Amino acid sequence: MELSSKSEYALLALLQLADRYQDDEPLQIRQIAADQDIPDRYLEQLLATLRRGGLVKSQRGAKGGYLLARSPWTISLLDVLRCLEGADANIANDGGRDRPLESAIIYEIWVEVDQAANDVLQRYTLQDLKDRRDARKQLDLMYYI
Amino acid sequence: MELSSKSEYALLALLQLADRYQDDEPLQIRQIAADQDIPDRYLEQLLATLRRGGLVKSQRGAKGGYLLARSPWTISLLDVLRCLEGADANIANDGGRDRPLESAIIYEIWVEVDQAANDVLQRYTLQDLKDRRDARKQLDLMYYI
DNA sequence: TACAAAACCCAGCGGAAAACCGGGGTATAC
DNA sequence: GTATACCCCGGTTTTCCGCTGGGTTTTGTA
Repeated sequence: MELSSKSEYALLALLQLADRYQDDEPLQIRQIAADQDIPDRYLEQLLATLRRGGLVKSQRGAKGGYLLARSPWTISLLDVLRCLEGADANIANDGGRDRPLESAIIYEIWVEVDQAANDVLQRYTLQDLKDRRDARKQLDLMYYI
Repeated sequence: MELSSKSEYALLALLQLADRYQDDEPLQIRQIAADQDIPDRYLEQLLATLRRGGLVKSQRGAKGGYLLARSPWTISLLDVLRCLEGADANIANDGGRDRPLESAIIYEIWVEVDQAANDVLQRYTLQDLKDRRDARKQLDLMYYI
């Protein structure tokens, strides 16, 4: 499983949005892009996709920006990936029919493979990422002292 | 996890080679390419890679061709994929160092994800594919009657 | 009401990787 | 010694990913 820039960018952005989930002041694309070092026009597209996917909501106009649409506990990494990577239409429109038997077998295995991958991705939420990061941050601090 | 044409072609070819593993008559590229409907010059490259990876051995000259280098029970799908997909140098040369903390966390999750995927791939051997296909073939036959 | 700040939408471009030839060389069975 | 196959290596095509630009619409604020 490849970690695309797209996915990484989106996760970084969502993580930052998760950080200020309680106070609902929106966060601007520019701001996130600058903080996370992501090309802003590209990030714009990603956030648009996430919005259409219902993971994020936006406020237009001055003082606008983006907010997480639901709580960080309810957004799994699988949700994010599915939203980004083309709603995995690959599996949807091609259920593995009309293949020679050998290919069908191989295809089945692959279904099993990314089932396994998805299981892992489903276990982690944005909150989990946040917690893990904060724990790590504390640890690094302790070593520093 | 994406199933590339490369991987599928290779697995189809190996499966066919596995079919005649006991009688060690080599099988020609042309033959395999025709049977499995694979571009032959491309398949040639793949078989060369598999040979360098020790999964397959070749016999040059007239009446030459390819044979499986070891028994179908000892070749896992992971072996095949690792051989093809560039010896996963991606993880090798970049151990995840020097990332901002957030990226490092995400990276860790991804390691876990493709660990899960690899576990599945390691569980299946060429023989497993063969068995599964044969079983399916029998089943289809029964329904037909 | 004007203006500025933001999201929105769409379209395209550039480079890299994947998929796919082609040509000439080399070993080997007959 | 010749036909048959693999071998090597480079080039081409096609596809996709990351990224950029131009112009529109919405909204807060002076």
